[in-house]
Amino acid sequence: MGRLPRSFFARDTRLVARELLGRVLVRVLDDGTRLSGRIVETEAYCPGDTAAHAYRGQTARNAPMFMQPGVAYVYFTYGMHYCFNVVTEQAGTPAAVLVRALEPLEGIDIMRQHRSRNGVAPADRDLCRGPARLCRALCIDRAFNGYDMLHVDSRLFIERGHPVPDSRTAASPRIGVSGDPIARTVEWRWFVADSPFVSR
DNA sequence: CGTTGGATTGGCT
DNA sequence: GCCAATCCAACGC
Repeated sequence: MGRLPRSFFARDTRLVARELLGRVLVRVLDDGTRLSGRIVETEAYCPGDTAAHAYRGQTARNAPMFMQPGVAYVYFTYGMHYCFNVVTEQAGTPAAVLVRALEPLEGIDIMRQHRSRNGVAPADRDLCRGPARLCRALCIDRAFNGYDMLHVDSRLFIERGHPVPDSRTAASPRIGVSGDPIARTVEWRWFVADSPFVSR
């Protein structure tokens, strides 16, 4: 199935976050193995948003958020976790969508290996349930920070999948956002209402 | 240059 | 429900 074009990401971040539901995030390993999952939960981090990493201007860490749409922004947090975003809007406008959960589709055996602790794999519904969990399952780390997902030979990209109708979509405040009451309460998290693969 | 706390998770009470 | 794990960029002095 074809990939979403760069123009898809070059739009309002909230619209992109909402329309990413049902799309398929694909990671191609060095040996050609495809790992993929249906996007079931996203969050928008917009220009001027006090919860966004770029709120106080450009820094070494958030620089990818200022790059062209379709670039990956992968940040390291809590000393051990990676989180994956796709950059949105025009280059120079800092914005991105955090992908928070996937319904595993391809390469589930490999994902179980990546997510195993002491030789024990979590239940399939937990493999990609959470932003750091999906990064571990798909082997997404700092090597993909600032990576153009629309490059011809890209090993990380998003396919069209099947858009989710409004009737099966729900919104809520974002998870783990503290500080500014506006940023904490605005409903910029979207998820597939009846999916067991959604976090929290 | 020292301090702080984070777009989280897993394990334990 | 609570808290430690474990790095490091950002910010304040």
